[in-house]
Amino acid sequence: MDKAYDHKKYEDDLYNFWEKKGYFKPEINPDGKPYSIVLPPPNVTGTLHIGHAFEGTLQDVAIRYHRMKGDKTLWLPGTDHAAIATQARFEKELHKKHKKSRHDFSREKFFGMVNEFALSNQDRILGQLHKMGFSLDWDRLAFTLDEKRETAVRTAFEKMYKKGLIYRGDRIVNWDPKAQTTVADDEIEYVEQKDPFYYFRYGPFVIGTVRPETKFGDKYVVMHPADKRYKDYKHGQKIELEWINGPIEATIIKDEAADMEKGSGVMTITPAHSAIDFEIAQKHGLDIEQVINDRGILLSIAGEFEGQHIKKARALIVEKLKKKGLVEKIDESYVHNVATNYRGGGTIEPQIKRQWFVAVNKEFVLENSKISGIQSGSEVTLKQIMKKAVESGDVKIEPKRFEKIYYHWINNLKDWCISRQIIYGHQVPVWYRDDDLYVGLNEPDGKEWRQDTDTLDTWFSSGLWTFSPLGWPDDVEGLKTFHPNSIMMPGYEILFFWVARMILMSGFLLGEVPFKRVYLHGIVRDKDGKKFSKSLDNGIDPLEMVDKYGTDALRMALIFGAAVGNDVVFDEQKVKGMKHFSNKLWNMARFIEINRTQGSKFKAQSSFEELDKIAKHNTDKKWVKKTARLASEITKHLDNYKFNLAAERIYEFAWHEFADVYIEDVKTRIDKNSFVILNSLFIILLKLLHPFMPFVTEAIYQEFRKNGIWIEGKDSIMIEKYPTPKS
RNA sequence: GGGCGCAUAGCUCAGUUGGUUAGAGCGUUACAUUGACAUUGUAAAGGUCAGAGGUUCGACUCCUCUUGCGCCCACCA
Repeated sequence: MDKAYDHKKYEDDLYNFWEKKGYFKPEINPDGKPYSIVLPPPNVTGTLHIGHAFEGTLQDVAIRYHRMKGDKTLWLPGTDHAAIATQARFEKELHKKHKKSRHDFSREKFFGMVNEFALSNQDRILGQLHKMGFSLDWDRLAFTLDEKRETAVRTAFEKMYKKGLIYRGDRIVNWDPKAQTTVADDEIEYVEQKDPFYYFRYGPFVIGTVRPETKFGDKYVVMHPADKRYKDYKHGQKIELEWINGPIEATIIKDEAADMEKGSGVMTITPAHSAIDFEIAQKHGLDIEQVINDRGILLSIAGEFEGQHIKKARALIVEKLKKKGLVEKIDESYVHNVATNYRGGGTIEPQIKRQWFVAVNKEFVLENSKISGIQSGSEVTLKQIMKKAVESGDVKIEPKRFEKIYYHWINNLKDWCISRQIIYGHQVPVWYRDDDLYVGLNEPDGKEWRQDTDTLDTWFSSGLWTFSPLGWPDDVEGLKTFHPNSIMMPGYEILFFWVARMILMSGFLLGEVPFKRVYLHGIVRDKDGKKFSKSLDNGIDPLEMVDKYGTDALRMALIFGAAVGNDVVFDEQKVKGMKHFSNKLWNMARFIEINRTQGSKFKAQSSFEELDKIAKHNTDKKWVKKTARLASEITKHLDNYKFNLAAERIYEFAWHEFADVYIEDVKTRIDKNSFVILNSLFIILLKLLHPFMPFVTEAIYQEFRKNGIWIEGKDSIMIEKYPTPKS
């Protein structure tokens, strides 16, 4: 063996060896208890950052542990098409390199181009997953937008439509004029912004606004029914007043939605461009008039301002109102939150649009339910399914505090807008011909059917992710074995987007939960506690760390000190320290190799009981017991998903107990018997460590085999049996 | 406005049912060593476990309040 451990010499070869042997496949433990995880699919166009490395490592530790326990273990790889994000990135490049936009191409052509772009990026991601040593079953690689997933998506859509859970409606939605698409409520990010706040005279009232450009359509003035200041005004009363483009007739509306504490307690409403105003308008059956179009241009209702962009028009409108003496005052230091698209950053302009929705509060009959507390054939809503799945304990969320957050979210959930006006994604499987509408898997027979041009929210296909890669709806065998998944390990920031949607989809389509457990991990931050992001340019390429210190060192450093659900601070020093640990293990192995003449050829024992019998020295016996105790501690931690505690304990033991004390002790008195014990215990230690540090443990294992130190046993440590105190 | 979390050694953090001198990594200091170890080993310094009160025989751990950070949700006419 070389003097020091050189990770570059081993890692790639060992990974290829494992893969070729088929050791990542569940079939190596055909009779084991099923254990399954699906990889949260990374965005195809991105690169793996340190957070992915962390997330993947947690899963690989669980997977390798269960595989060694003898479970029929499946870890399913895949990537996500990330509709909006991918198309936006492509369009940016298209514009930069070729000065072209999506409108220069046919739909088919454009889709093909984006897809090609996406898939060309995919290789890089997959290469990174290999480098991290992740034991994924590559033969099952899936993509959220491949043919099989398309079938799954269309099947899901059709089933929901037939149950009346998917409907089309004209509703106020979050419109991103920049990306020209709808954005879901939870895809909105509020950004603090300072804007002038205007107080205008509106007849006898004073109203406040930051958005004068929306005010053309305001012909209703709303006040609280209990507001004494306005007790002389009656609901439905009409008043004449002078407004931007001349005299108008306004109607008084009394509604609790008006806050008496705020400003004058009176507001006008713009139903077409505000969600709350829209609700008020619907409640009272008021007229709804569009003022601003898709692109942020004022419509004819704006009179002389028609055709202007809202950004430019604002100042001009205020100027005109000033001249008319309708401006009461302007507060220049008003700070408020502006809704923006979290992917792309466009400012949201609420609009009324015809969109597809998933009804979360509509009752339907769930024929086949395996969810505790929901009877087959009973009437439920999707919301109830999502709630019950967690309440019943069928899905356990860890850390537990996130369950509260989950319930709170569910309780406030509104119908889910699933249609997007972009091209890249799953096209809505609905076809129209005159007044006919057809929903199904394929275009219906006959001529002149036109498919809906919208695509589905990327989370619609992600919601199917626990079972669509297993072959649903065509192949049920895989489902039987591996669904529900044993555990899901996403970051906590994705709880609503994804975890909740998977519970919804699985509950409705399969009548069961998607997974038994959710382990929410934290965000990896840099030394200053900042999130890694492209804009801050503080990103760390995992491959750089791997190259410098080795995959094992990176994996170990990420897990060390990372308690469930807590954020992790990434520190390169920690990785360096773990590289030293790899080297320490290597040198422990070298010590054994150098002393092998003492033991010549022998079969190392993996049974603690057997070792206890063989051991002659009391000190050796003591270390057999200590190691057995360690094994029971480690397995306990792993079973409870306390990976950090397991990693910390094993590190401490290997270095500061086994090496510093035991090896130092045995060094002076080594004989044939002690050698056998020492070597056997060391190999047990390697097995305990393997899920965390797969490469160095395997490298040593292979060196031992090659040098005749370890005669029997399997040809890879990764399929050896995980040490348990009883065996 | 509603909710949640965090506060432990210079830095980054562990500490799961309340029980003897509170731990690790990195960093700092001293000494040793070419040894299986691009070092490693031995040892040291460093903490009224944010503050105040309470429960208890006993609190870093449970309860209440205060302070300082961070996050989520809602909403801003």
